[in-house]
Amino acid sequence: MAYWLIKSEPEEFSIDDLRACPRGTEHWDGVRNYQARNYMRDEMKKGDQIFFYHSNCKAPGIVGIARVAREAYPDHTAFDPEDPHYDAKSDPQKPTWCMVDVKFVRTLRRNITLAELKADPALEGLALVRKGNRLSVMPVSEDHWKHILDME
DNA sequence: GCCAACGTTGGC
DNA sequence: GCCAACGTTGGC
Repeated sequence: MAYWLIKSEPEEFSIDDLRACPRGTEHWDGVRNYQARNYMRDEMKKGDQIFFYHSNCKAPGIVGIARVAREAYPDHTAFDPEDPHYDAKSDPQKPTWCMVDVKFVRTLRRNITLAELKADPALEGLALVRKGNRLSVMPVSEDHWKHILDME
């Protein structure tokens, strides 16, 4: 089993929004970064666990846990000119972008903030705290996963 | 709102 | 294939 972290702006789609979805499940569309796509397409497996991270907000941090409910399939929002993530270059016959389904597992008892994650020497190397990191989908090692749960 | 860091685009 | 310009991300 692999572990992941996905970012979302709570103003756009929060952990509570995910919980409120039917069966707590939603497709993770709109990823338009190749490295993030490759993680989803090539490595995310059903059942993998995911930290749900709130970005671009007052207290950025890890707020919940989800898991992969469906492995990668084409992101249809790339074909919709009305969609903010429309990509004219993505051919429906050979889609550029994909998405997975994620399912709500639980909220953390508290927000484990980015400031805390950065301050903890045990989390050195965690992709999230690397300088200039802008990936919206990234792997988390098992050691880091367990350590973060201990912090909770 | 500012701006550093980064990815993408496109001219050459 | 280089690299400057530009757009986006996201913390602060």
